[in-house]
Amino acid sequence: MTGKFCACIAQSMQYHRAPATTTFPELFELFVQAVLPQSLADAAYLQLQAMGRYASAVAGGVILEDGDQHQVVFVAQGATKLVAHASGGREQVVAFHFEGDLISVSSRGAHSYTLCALQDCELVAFPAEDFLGLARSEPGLLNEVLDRVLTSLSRSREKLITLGRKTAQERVAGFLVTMAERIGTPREGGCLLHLPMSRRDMADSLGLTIETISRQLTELREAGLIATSGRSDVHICDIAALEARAGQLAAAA
Amino acid sequence: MTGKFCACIAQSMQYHRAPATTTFPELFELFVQAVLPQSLADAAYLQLQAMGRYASAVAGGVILEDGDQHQVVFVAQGATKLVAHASGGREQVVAFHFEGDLISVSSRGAHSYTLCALQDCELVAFPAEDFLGLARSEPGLLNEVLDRVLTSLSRSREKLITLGRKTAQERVAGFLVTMAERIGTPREGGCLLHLPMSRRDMADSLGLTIETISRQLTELREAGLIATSGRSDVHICDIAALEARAGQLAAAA
DNA sequence: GGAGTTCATTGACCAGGATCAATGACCGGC
DNA sequence: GCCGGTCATTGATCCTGGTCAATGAACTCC
Repeated sequence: MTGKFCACIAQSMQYHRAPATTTFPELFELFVQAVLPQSLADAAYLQLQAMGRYASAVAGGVILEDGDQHQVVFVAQGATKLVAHASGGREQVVAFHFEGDLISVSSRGAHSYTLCALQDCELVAFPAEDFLGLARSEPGLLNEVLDRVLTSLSRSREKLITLGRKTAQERVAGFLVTMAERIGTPREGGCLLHLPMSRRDMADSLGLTIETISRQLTELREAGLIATSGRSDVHICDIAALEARAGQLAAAA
Repeated sequence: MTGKFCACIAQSMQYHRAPATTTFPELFELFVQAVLPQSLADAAYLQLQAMGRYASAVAGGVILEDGDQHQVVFVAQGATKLVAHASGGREQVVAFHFEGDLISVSSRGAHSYTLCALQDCELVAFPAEDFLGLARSEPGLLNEVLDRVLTSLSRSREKLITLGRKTAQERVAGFLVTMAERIGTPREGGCLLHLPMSRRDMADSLGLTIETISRQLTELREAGLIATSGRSDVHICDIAALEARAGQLAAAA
């Protein structure tokens, strides 16, 4: 699962995209390519096209809030965070999403959630009930959805280990490794990372403070494992060493 | 210290289970009642019956390990924990399961998982591929599975908030509230709770140490919110107050 | 390209929970 | 019922990461 990155994933990172001149059919086509099974019946395809709505959000904007109709959202372009709100203004980023991801926020718990855009985003949104209703009669689609939800569950559980049992250094190193796998670009034996999220987002994702994030990044930089440039560019020089710090630091025994 | 509160909880709790004389058909029937949709075709029913295997585990025993064939497991009786292993012997309990729950462990991450019995368990296990393959042609079943996976995802995300942003007191109070909802018995305006897990399991679930769990329980007891008896019986006297402590303690501002 | 604002870094200090250590309760086996 | 091991509780101390505060870098807007 770790080790050899990106080659397949990286849609060469363009820094700050052109204004959204994309049309709905173009976005929908991206959705079709990324999500729909080959086998899908034409009728279902048309139904999906009819129920899908184009949506866009500027960086920092809210895409979905707690009271909203339950939606299934496809990220055609951009990046988002799913934030849970605890009392006292505390926030926990529960997941990040990037191009090609399918998001379903089913809030059955005691906390409220908000889906926010990290960058300018282009999205296709479906009313969840209609979407799943259709999927119910299209096993191929339902299966694809199940698979993606299982991936989300798996990611969420990996995050539980991080938040429950890892040190600040392990969390930050692990975060960089995960991001490298998801949105990194191979470069000179290392990996180039353009992080779409702020230090605060990282902190809220890792259960730390921005100060601790900053200190840990400094430490990794001084250890020669990463190099930084500006606020959001990170060059990972030694991925193996970073992976070691992500899980083994306190291993010793 | 604990002694004086014992009076609150009479010895009304039955200490457990008759030996497992249950037959596979009986267990399978429980599975059918709990999981299968009404609409399921007879053929599918028979196929499920054929692929399901009876399994049992004694308290503390391992049900599934990392290297095992990927299974879907139905808990007919007993309780289980799903544990993730981090380096240095650190463990994180990722989920608890009780009677009627359906478990799917799809480990796509960097850590290994073990499914363990907390009590003597009776289970029905299906090879995941066969099960999902059948479900693919039975939308009703696939939909039920999706629904349960979404519930797992939701629980996992609620847990992320707990581990990322809550204090020890909030975690323990929240844990008791959640357990009360899942396995509590209403009693005298409060709720009686027989916890099948040890302090260590609670600690590994909440990202704390057993000492901290113990101190927090003591504090809640001294505040009159709970009464304890023995190692595993807890009487929740004031659920509302406990809920308040679960989320609002640091609210103030 | 300079001013202003937001965001990140660094430092000093503090506290919540971990760790280490000892005692005590619970429960299972005879 | 007593004995032994395991598990839970309590106390003393330590340390990681949080908090508060100040400086500095980076991006935005004209």
